[in-house]
Amino acid sequence: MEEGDRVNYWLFKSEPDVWSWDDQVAKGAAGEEWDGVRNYQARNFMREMKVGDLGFFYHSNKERAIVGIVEVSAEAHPDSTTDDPRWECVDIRAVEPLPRPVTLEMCKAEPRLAEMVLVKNSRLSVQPVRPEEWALICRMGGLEERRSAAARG
DNA sequence: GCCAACGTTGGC
DNA sequence: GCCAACGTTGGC
Repeated sequence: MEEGDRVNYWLFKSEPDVWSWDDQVAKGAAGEEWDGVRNYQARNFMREMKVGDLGFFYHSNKERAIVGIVEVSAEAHPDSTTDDPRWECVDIRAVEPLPRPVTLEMCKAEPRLAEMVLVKNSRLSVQPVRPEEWALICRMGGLEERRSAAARG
């Protein structure tokens, strides 16, 4: 990745009963389509993603926690689960789990995360994460801030 | 299991 | 193009 070609950060929500972190890990380095999104805002964010962008993997519903880090492995392409040409998705692959999951409760209790989309708009399933939010949550989860494999060179 | 928040649909 | 009705998501 070229100097100045900034890595962007995202968050992907999933109901663990439907598609869990373990399911994602099982797909290995090839990754898997983040399909099934039927929301324009979420789709538009996926269209902005580039290979090497990083994301948090969030378990919604019962668990309500960020559990791992993923990397975009393919840019937006038609969603194979529908013939409707409006819907596109990226592919993502698991990078590593968070040593300590960061719960929604922890995010809500942290003033520096008050503006986070996860905190402010609970309905959006694919969302951007600010670099400072990314770094903070990585630390809260017991990780040094991650850079993409491409950015490390 | 309830319901608030939000997005989408469709009648006008 | 407005907005009421409806469906869905996801926190609680």
